[in-house]
Amino acid sequence: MLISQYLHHFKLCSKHPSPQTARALHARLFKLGLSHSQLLLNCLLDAYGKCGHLQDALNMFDQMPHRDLISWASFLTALNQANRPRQALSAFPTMLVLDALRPDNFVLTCLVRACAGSCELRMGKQVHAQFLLSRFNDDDIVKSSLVDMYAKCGVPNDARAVFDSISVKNSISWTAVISGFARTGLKSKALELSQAAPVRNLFSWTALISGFVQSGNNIDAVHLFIEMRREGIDIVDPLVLSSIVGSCANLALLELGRQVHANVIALGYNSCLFIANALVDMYAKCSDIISANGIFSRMQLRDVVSWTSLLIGFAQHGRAKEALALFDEMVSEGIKPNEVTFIGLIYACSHAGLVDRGRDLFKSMTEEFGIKPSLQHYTCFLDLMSRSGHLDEAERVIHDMPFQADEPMWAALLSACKQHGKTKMAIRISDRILDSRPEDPSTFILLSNIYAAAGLWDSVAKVRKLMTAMEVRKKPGFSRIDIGKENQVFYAGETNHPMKDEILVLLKELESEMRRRGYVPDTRGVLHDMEQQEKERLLFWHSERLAVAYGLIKTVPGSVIRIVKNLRVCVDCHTVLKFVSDIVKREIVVRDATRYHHFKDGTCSCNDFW
DNA sequence: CTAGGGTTAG
Repeated sequence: MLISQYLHHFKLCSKHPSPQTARALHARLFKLGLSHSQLLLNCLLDAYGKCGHLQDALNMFDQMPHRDLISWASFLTALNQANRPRQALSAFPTMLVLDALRPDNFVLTCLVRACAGSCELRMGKQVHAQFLLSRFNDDDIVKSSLVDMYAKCGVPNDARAVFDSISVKNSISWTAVISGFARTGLKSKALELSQAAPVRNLFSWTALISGFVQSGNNIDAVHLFIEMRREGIDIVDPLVLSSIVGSCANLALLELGRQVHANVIALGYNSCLFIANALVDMYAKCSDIISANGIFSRMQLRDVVSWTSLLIGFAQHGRAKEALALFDEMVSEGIKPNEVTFIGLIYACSHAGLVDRGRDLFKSMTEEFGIKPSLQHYTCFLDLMSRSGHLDEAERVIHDMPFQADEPMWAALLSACKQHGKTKMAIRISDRILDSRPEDPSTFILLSNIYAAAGLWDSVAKVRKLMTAMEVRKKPGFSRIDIGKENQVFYAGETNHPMKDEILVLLKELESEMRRRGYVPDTRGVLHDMEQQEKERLLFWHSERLAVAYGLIKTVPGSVIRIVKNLRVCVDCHTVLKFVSDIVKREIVVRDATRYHHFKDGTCSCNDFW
């Protein structure tokens, strides 16, 4: 074969990644003595990178007798594509020193992209300075990537400044700057720019919508998506769909999620990995774990994200056994778990009281899978130990870990002390927390309850004083219920709802039946200093109860009632919902701020751990 | 032969 034919092969290789062909060509190159052709070697390096065979690319790069700027650009691109931007940045000095090369526009672009990928703003500015001093300082492509870098580092105004200096703006530079404003939450600026853009194509819509999802403007993202569909934009690329499925998940909009799913099928993207993963997560977050499982089991191709999404779904829905079984299956299929997988696993063990399994998993995380535990892992692990009553071991976790324990971590330990009646330890830890100036309202409630139970009224007063001084106030709680296309939001204590009277009557009826069955209101969760009766009245108007009552009035008997809540369910509401599910023989599913509760026949899927 | 925008799990 002629060199040109090899070239053609390599190009095909890069376009349609196939590691087999790349390796075979590599071997042929050596056999035929063509391994000194710089052009072919660079091509091959590029092909390995594009096939995702990073290790082959790295080996080859290390062994190349001569490396030019093209080799460097291909090498840096391979690292960027493999999501290892820091490695790209740390390799760069070698180019200057060992290979005595000055970066060209291609290499500069790679470096900027590496800074963007690792959020290295300082380094990014240095590269920017190098670029301005170089003879390539007119290059619009480098400028485009600088726009993206500043956008990703959260400084959209700097992105804008570079954008303004681009002489010929194209759809890529417009997209980068729009996305920068959208993702930092500067909504009107982003919209303004997208109006000003000469072309509104799928990419600019995607930048806007994804940016909004990333900055938490899920509702705006949904509206924009609907507008985009109305404008008849052809969805020739599925990425916007995974974004919007994500916002359905964040908002727990099951109905819209189903519609988008139908769109996905109609557009022929249901075998796309990103989309399928997003769908698994969406159904799980909309508390329809059955459908999540269904999507997962029909997937032809699954990666670690697919497995982890479902695993965490099972864990949060209180199905620890399924989560653990999924993990075993995953490992036996040769999928390597990552740090997120272990969060889900330890969480699952923690909520099912599987101490030994959790301890083994935590150990195997480092020893078998080489993953260094983060603070979040330690928090999960501490939760497992303390919930199950291994309080000394839990406290040892805090002392032995390489992180400073934060307020939620101490609070988790403290609440377990209380649960297990370890008064002395509880007071010791409370004093410690109080000294370190807590901020979370729920911590104050916990502290005050503990001191009150021990009769330490001086300390109770101290907590109260600190609380007032810091103006600690609970966020207003609200609950949403979706009935068909209509949805209703209820706020705690709401008294001006049009159906207030009917709701009140029903709640009163339910309460007297509950009291007959032994219900006693648990007012420990009430922050305010007031009479018992007043506290009970406050609980009576908690938003989830209003939403459930409304649901009972408005829905067909026997159907599942789904509630989405912004805060965690309080102890008393949890008890109430268990009673109600039994009295009215209805399944009630509540998604709270951290997990899911399936109330049925008087019990909850969370096993009263939340 | 090498470079730029939009993507899923906690």
